[in-house]
Amino acid sequence: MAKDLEKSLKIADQRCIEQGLRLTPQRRQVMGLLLEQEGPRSAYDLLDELQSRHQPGAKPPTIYRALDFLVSAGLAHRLASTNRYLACGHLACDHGHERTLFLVCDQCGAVREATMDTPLKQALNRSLSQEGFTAGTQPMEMHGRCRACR
Amino acid sequence: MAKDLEKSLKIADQRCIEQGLRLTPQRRQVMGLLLEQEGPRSAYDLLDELQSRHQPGAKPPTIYRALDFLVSAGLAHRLASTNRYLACGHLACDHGHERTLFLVCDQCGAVREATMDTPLKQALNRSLSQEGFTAGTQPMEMHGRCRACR
DNA sequence: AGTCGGGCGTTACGCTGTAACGTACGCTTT
DNA sequence: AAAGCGTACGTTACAGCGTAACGCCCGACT
Ligand SMILES: [Zn+2]
Ligand SMILES: [Zn+2]
Ligand SMILES: [Zn+2]
Ligand SMILES: [Zn+2]
Repeated sequence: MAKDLEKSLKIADQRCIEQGLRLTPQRRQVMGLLLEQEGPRSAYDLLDELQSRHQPGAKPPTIYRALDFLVSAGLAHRLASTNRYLACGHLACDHGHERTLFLVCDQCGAVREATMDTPLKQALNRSLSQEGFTAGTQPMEMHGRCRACR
Repeated sequence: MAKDLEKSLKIADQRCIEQGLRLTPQRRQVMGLLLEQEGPRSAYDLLDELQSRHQPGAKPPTIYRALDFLVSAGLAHRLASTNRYLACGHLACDHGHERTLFLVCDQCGAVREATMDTPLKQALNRSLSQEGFTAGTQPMEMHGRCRACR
């Protein structure tokens, strides 16, 4: 598992280089914390972790800056409906996030980062263009029960 | 316009009666405030309105209780991604909200309460059942640019 | 009369996020 | 080398969002 962590961090390094961004030690620490988590975490949870593990004096802006960076770099995501953060579930496979759908289980908290298939994308695009609405980059979120919790 | 407000409030009364719920004067005042707004509002904005117009001594729990009631009664909605509330855009037409999609313009803030058409619902249902995910009642939200803002 | 539950007032608090300032450091330009 | 510049980061203070918990009132039911 620690092996996977290292590998994921290496990929994160690479992604930043490709985009001309700097994965500083602090940002890398936070990315590491996100990768260790089983589910999405609040910024303040992560701040506690960061304080106890790496930076005792860290304050809210510290964690928010790191998280904002990771999200904008595409390495992590923010769940707007629950104010939680999580590492991207598709770090290795290089597809984009134009039409990502987060399936959030309200019972166990698990999040599945699903990719819309072509028919779904087409149906959605048709509906949106009918409404004259241009979708942004912010992924959609759907709440419900996951397979394990039904 | 005040005529529309009265009419909408009458419908709200009726909806509550049908469901065995009580639209108390306080709740009705908040529903009125929501109906007057042009776009979604924060709970604290509405609290300010309520204080200046009806209840000078109102405190946060007052507005949150009213909003929670209105949302659970299906008369209003909460946008989870922006922490905003708005009156249901389909008070008059009696369709349910099983597959509602909120289109939120990030530029002007307008929200369109769209109803998914059959092909979209089908494509979505198929994707969800493939994932073994059972959707809850919380509507989806998509961010982007509305027709006017493109 | 007594009981019970819903609606509401009130206090206090916790969680989420940011503005605004200053400092340090690396890079470029002169 | 000196000056200027931009990015990252430390720090303080604050704004915005939401709720737990308690108690009171009042109407309905027995
Ligand atoms: Zn992702
Ligand atoms: Zn689950
Ligand atoms: Zn509605
Ligand atoms: Zn717009």
